[in-house]
Amino acid sequence: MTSKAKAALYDQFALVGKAFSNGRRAELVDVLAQGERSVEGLAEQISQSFANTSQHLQVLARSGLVTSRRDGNRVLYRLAGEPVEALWETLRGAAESVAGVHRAAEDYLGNRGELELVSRDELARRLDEGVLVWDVRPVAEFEAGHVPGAVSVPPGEVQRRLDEVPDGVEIVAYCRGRFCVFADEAVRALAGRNRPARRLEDGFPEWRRAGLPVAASSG
Amino acid sequence: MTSKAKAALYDQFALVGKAFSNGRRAELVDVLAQGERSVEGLAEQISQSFANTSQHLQVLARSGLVTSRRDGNRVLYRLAGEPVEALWETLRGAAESVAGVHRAAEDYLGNRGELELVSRDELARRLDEGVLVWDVRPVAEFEAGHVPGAVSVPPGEVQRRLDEVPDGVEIVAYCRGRFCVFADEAVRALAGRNRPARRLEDGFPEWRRAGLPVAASSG
DNA sequence: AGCGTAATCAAGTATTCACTTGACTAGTTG
DNA sequence: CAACTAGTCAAGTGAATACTTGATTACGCT
Repeated sequence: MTSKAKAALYDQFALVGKAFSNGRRAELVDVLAQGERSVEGLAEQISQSFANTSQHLQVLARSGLVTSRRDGNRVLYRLAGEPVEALWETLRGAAESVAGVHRAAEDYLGNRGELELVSRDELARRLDEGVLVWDVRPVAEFEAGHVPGAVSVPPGEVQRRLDEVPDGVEIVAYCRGRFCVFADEAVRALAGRNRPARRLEDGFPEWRRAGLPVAASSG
Repeated sequence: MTSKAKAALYDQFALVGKAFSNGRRAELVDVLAQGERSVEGLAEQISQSFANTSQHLQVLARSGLVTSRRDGNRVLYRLAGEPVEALWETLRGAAESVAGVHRAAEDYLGNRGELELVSRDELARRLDEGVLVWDVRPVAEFEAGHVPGAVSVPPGEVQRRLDEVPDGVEIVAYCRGRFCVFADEAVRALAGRNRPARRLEDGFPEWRRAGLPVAASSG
């Protein structure tokens, strides 16, 4: 009996692991770490069908990692709490020490050697000192919460908005997290026009989790 | 192209999740968190066949969570590093906030309401003040590392050794971690004989990870 | 060399998983 | 009420998983 109960306990732990055992579900968690989203928005972000996305979300819900609520016509999903955010952060951290992640990250992100980083603390100190902060995430994520004073520059609009940056102002770009390309692309594009641009270490969820100030602009 | 590379990156993260997606592998990680072990020892601990255990270990190795080395005739496995220990700890923590774990834990561990805990700090302070520390794990795990001054009382021997405890000495028991039954059983058995017994919060890996002193006695 | 032990490999099977397609349900709007 | 939108459910298919059994390999001992 005891040995069965022991196995059952570890099976419960494994249920949490299972939730992260699929790449699409990992993507979902990463997007949900930015804030609450509808099924439709999530499906688009992870380039999957509606039905498939819904099913993945239900797997996550069954394992207790996400919760959902109805808002009129749509169903909004969100991460279940702080421990889940912490787990996702730790998991990515552990994955970094694994060979395959380095290769996959390099293929996706390119060489980041020349990208300069700004620490959260430095950015927090300089927020009201005329630094220009670009939030390079989809609008929905910006609206769910962002660094105070940041302007929303969705990934597709970076090129179009390079010229609106006044001379002599430093730009700090951020997006979803350490493995998010959008901020890299923005910094490279700005650097190509000789703008002093750096990238925030990690991304918005880490900023929020660090207890730093957050602004919201949803409707 | 980029979208494929993105999927590939998240697939790499999922590979780490996949390693934890099976109850037997979770058990293996939990045992390995105590220290290096042979395949044989691990197979026995998780009550699985030799071949199956070996295969699970190779899954863990492929995902980078464990490494192995040959020692003469046997192959010894160990966790790949600090980030992996941190991940396992965080995963269990997150799992605690999930409904199923509570039920499974209760079925396995019973009602822990009356079990008193000792914090790591308190035990560390009192180590040389005549407190008796019982390490209630299999001998192999004790030998791989234990709290200084602790005596090894393997799970099966608890009953036999209840009487060797001198009167008026407080006993602190510990085993693998928060979800390990052995220490609970020892404390209950000691309490049944009116010995002042408490349980260390969590277990040995958490003690080691907290940077507290560790003794080893292997040969 | 020959034997024993520790571990891995290979092949087979029942189960689970990821994704698709098409039907269905819950709310909202005209 | 019908028409529409957002989401879920159900069934099916090919691929991956977990475990078994029976070789096969690697090392140590005599």
